[in-house]
Amino acid sequence: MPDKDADKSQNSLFVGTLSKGLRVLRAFDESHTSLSLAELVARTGLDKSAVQRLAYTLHVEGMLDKDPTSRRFRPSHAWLELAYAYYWSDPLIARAMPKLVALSRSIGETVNLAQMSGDHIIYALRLPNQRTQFAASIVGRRLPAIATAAGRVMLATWPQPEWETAVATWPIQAVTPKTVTDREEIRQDVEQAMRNGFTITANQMILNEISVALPIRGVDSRAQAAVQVSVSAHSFDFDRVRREILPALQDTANGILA
Amino acid sequence: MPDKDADKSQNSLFVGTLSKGLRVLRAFDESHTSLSLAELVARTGLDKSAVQRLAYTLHVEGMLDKDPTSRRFRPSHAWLELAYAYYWSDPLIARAMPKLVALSRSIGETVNLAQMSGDHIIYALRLPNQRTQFAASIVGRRLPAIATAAGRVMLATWPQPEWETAVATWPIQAVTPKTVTDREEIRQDVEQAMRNGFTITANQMILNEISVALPIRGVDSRAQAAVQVSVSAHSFDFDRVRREILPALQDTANGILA
DNA sequence: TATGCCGTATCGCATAGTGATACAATAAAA
DNA sequence: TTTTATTGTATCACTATGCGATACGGCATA
Repeated sequence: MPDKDADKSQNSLFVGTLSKGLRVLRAFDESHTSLSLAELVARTGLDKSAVQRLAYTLHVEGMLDKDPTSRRFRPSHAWLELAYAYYWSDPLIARAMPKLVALSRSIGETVNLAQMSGDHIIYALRLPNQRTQFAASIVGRRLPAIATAAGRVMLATWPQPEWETAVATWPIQAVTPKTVTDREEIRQDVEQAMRNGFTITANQMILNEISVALPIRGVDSRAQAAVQVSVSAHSFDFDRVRREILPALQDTANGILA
Repeated sequence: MPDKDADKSQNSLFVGTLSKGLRVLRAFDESHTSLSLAELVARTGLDKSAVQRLAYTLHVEGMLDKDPTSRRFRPSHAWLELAYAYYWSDPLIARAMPKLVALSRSIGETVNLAQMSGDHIIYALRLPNQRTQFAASIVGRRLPAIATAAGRVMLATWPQPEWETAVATWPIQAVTPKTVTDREEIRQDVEQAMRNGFTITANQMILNEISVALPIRGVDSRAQAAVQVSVSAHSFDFDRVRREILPALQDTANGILA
């Protein structure tokens, strides 16, 4: 029996053609919003004829739109339909939604639901306010977990050996000049989140933004999700966040318990 | 040369294996949130071995999660990542987002951005309030275009022969006992939307909900998107909607012009 | 306990998908 | 404007990938 994990393409269950098709889909991202055939070839590393066939099939199947004039491809509405199916499949989303909406309305700030996704977090629900940047308003964004308040409070609920390994090994990405990249400092923040049950960060993903997060624990006490609020550092400091945002956030997180 | 349009599977560019993989993905929807191998076989019509290979590949590629105990499959976070790429690819989203957020905050009601998608509309952005049902809070939902306020106001900006054909032939789905299914009545509503520049409906998709929508026209005056607000029929009637919601909605739509 | 169903694993086979290639169309450079 | 380069489209011979059939173990149901 072939080694299932050594090289997935050596496993006889693996369907290479489907894998290549997914590679074409994944060529599109925030910096590649529409792509020509040649660009798809470059970005996927596949042969030109293969890309022609795969892109044609994705287009016929409604996964890609093709501009008749420029002949460039771009994501279709079908990508939003997949998000729709995802939302129904994750019971936490339906439980969290009304509570996040209520919180967002009551405090007037940006509210997010983040989930652990490998060594990153992904934003599953985003309730922006008028200050929120576009990139921070849309679902599906992934950020390195240990660089974010949400990631750190989830890790803080894991067994210590696990979160310490995560802090020591997971990727760090400096997004602002003030992003903390010292792993010891991150470790201390996670440790403090263990004690406090929440964490507050500033300037990590967006300059002049303060972020406060609480974990949403599962039945085993281990969190795979967190609620998180962003506020402007021009209007808040850590003390004001603790007084004015944290109580409502704690009530919200408690009401969503997994 | 094969006839490109007669039967896509007879076209030599068409990749059947990729198409089958997409069929597996599409087996998941709001009523099928997790699926066993056998259920995937039933829902896709594919052979059991094929489904085993396709599902395995989608899992290895991170598109499906597989519960190790129940061995059921469900959508993964990758589906949200696709939505993220879609949002960047559609310039209207970035333009509309801050204006819809502002409108939502100022009137306190549910605000949506809908787009035409074949003979349906699809909700690309949704800013729910505390009353909003879950199904009306999440992106990616598709509804028959002519049954919705948003669909009708978009059609109202199309050349008359085109929208009349749409009204005569596109599918109708009765979602509530009060959903209008008479095509003549729908035609009159679209005609009125041509004159007024907006439409108001009640009880069509949700009982006791009033919906008001305005088109977002492109440079050719033809709308492929609309902004739409939902309010409770317990708190509003048509006159109150015209007085209190419509002016702000008109300002918002004007500020998003494509 | 027996039977049925489901998930997993394997195999021989044939066709589906491949990469190479040619050519038309378009873009870019001279 | 002309020439050259690049891109997109179309076709073909070939082979390896993916197929359906089948067997078997595990689990659920009767």
